[in-house]
Parts: sequence; structure tokens; C-alpha cells
Amino acid sequence: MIQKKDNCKTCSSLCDGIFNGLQEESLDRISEHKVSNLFKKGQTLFMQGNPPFGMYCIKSGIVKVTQVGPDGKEFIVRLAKPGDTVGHRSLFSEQSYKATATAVQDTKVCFYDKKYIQKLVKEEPSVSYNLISALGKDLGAAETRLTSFSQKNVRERLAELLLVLKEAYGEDQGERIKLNIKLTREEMASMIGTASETLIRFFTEFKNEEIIEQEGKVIFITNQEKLIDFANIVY
Amino acid sequence: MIQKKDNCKTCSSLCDGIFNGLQEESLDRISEHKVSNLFKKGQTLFMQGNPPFGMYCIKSGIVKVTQVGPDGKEFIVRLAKPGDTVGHRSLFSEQSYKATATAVQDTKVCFYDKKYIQKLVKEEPSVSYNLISALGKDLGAAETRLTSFSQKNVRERLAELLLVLKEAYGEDQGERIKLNIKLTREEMASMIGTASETLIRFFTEFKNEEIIEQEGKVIFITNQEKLIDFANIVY
DNA sequence: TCCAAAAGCTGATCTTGATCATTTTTTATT
DNA sequence: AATAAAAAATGATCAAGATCAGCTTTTGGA
Repeated sequence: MIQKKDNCKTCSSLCDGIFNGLQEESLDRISEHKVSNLFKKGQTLFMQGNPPFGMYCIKSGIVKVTQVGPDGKEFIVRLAKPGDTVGHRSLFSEQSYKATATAVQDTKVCFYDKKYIQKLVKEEPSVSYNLISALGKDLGAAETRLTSFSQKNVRERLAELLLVLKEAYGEDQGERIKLNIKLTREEMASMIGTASETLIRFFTEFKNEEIIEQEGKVIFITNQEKLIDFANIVY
Repeated sequence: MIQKKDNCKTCSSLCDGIFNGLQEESLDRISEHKVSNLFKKGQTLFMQGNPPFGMYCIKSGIVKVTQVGPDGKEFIVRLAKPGDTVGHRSLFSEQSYKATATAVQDTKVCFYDKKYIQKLVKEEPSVSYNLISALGKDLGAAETRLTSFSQKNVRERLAELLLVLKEAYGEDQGERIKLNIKLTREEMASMIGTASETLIRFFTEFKNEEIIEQEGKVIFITNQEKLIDFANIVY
């Protein structure tokens, strides 16, 4: 965890984040109240059960937000990418953290103190508006995911996961789409609520069907149409 | 749908809702901008796919928020009781409704226009604060539910559902706890993502185990300890 | 009050996906 | 480069719960 200070207004993820739309002076003031950190792969930002002490804004890297079930198995609730925030959910609901946040790869984050954020929300309407919008989107995604868990089988959920990952981490390379995120089979399985063995079986099927390709840990989508078909999407 | 006008400041659900903590004058102004409606059991407040036009605050009754899966089966995403809001999620995320809202029983609601609510959020920090808090809690509940779907079996999920219903609709009667909500087996099954036949089987088991009782459509919890045990809760 | 339709219930069967066991491959560490 | 450890892959078996079918009870209109 190296400490250094950046200004939010030069942040490349500003336009995706909570502080989008603020005046320069406001951004200057906010920058004074934050601490920048580096979390190495596998390090923990905060732990399930602890009282919330602030909010993290991701500058680069990826963070996974997980819950452990009764049997001790981890479930990936959400992935956060640059511009996304973690720890903001608990901050305004007087609850302790219900999940653990861990860096999936080396990740740079800016930390904002709880008190200061709460003050900011009262003073800067665009911050609260952005927060409401972000929470609304997250809630929508969680609810759609619940419907999938309730009504779709593993193959459909895996196809859907690959499409969701494409949306957030996909890089169009003409012939195929590269997913700029490295997850273990275990992690992917935990995102769609299945056993890693089962996920691997469908992964093999998708490769045989020439829907996806793999080079090392990197996944490429080669047939998006077919993937959408497999996902059995409604809307 | 009968039209009449009430003032928010006399609303018995005020303290549970979005407008809690506002000045009397603000409440007066807000009351001028709303329309009160009655939805009979089964009537629709808004439909999946439509563009959002405003927000509903529930005065009495119960509303279910549902999504339909690829096979046309409905999934209950959320239940809303007096003081709760529906339609607020889509309002700030520039998305169309991702779910349908239907009255589970006769329900009185107040409707607030989209434009006005968006203006209110910019001008009244306590409204935006309440909204952030409500969305945060909803998101937390949805994420915990996702973990359950991913890691718990049907018996555990049913026990959990009964405890959640108790939290929101339970009335302590000393000997036992009455659940002040009437749902069909189909609806309950759809809340925990199982077939109604399967739910019924576990329901029978719970009755035999003397965890619950039933009189007509009304459910009573007679052994909460055992229910918590069955739910296999972590925290 | 009657009747049709919906909801509730029970049994039998079958499928999906979990679990266990083992082997192969990849990754990290000295 | 060598080696231990973690991750990936594949096969075999088993169980949870879905589906189908048939029956009973409840509910809401006419």
C-alpha cells in the first residue's frame, strides 16, 4: 500500500464515476480529503462484518465483492472496475459490511472518509445524483441476476456471464472480442452459482461449439450471436 | 383508481419513507405535486419494458415487483409494503422499467412525477439521503439473496423466506407470530426460485415439524428458533 | 347456491448438476 | 531449472429437485 496523492480532476475514470459533473474547485477540495492506495492482487480492501469506515473509488485494476455462504464457500456478488465504487452501499444504510472486497489484480484506489462523503452528499447534488444512479444500476443488475438464478440453467447463466463480462471488459478486435479480465474457473463458477467442474464442462462445450477461444488465461468471444442464443435472453 | 389528495405530513408511513425528515413546508409543497390512487388486487402499476414516468410511494397494501424469465414464468424480485417506494430504481439510471409492479392486495399509493422527483433530489438533501439509504438496503438484500440462491438448498431458502416475511409482516401474538400477508404457493415458490410442488412438500414438512401453522391462507410461525436453524444463517 | 376455474396437494419418474476421485497442466517459489 | 502447490480437466456416481399426471379443496363469479 503505497501512499500518494492524485487530483480527481485528472483521473481517467472521472467520467465513469461518482464525481462526474462537479466543478473544478469541488474536485480540488475532494482531492484534499482522499488517500490513494495500491492493493496487490489478493489483498483485502474491507471485510464482511466490519463497520464501514469509508468508500473506495477504483482508479485501475479490478476488485471483487464477495460473500461467504454457510459452508464457507465464496460467492462473487459484484465486480468493480475503474470508475466504480466499492464500500458505498453500507455507508448510508447504517449496516456493517455484508461483503468482503478483494483485489483480483493489482489495483489502485482512492479512499474517502465516511464522514466526508456523507457531508458531500448533502452539499453536492450531483454527487448524490450519481450515487443514486449507480446504486439503481447495481440494484437492477442484481435483480436481473436473481431472475437468472431462479429460472435459467447453468449453460444459460454461463453464456450470460460471458456477455456481461464482455460489456464491462470486452475489447473488440474485429475477428473476435478479447475479455480484459483474468478469473479462475473457481471464480467464474462462483459468479453463476455452480461447481467449478460443471462450469469447466460447459466451457469445453463452448470451445467445441467455437463460441469462445482461449489463450492462456485470456478468453476471446468468437461468436457473439450464438452466445446470445445460448443465454436465452428475454428483453 | 379513485383520485384524491392527501397530505404527506399526515401519512402514517411517513417515517418509513423517502420523505422522512423534511420540513412541514416542504411536505406541503410535495403534497401539491402528487396524485393518490387505489389499485385493486391484481392491477398493474407499471410494466416491464416501459419508460419510467414517475415513482410510487405505498400508503397501504402490498405491491410485488416481478420479472418474467425466458419461459414466461414470473419471478418476484421484491415486495413493497407501506412506506416503501416502487419505480424509483429506473428513475435515475436512464433505463426502462426492468420489472412489472402489481398490487398483491388492494393498495393505496401516491404517485410523484419523474421531473418533480428529480428536481426534489437536487434541492432536498434529506430526500436524496433517504433514497440512497433505501437503495443501499435493497441492494444489500438482493445481494444476500443472490448468495442464498447460489449456495443454499430449497429447504434453507424457504426457511429464510419465512424469516424475511416475518421481519416485514410479522405480528407477535405471544404464542406464535402471525404473518400479515397472503401469498399463493406459486408466488412463494417464485420468490425462492423453485417449483410450487417442491415448495408445498417442504411446507408440509415444516407443518409436521411444528415450525409453522396455517389457518386458511394465513401463516403462523410457532417455532422461530428451529426456523433459524433450518435457514442455516451465517452472520 | 351452484359451478367452473384456480389453487393446493401427492405420487412417480427423470434430468440436471453436485460430488468424489484421479490425472494433467499451469503457476509460483526457491 | 526444479519442484511444490494450485488450477484445470475428465470420468463415474448419486441426489436434489423439476416435471408430469392425477386428484382434492378452495375461491370467485353468475
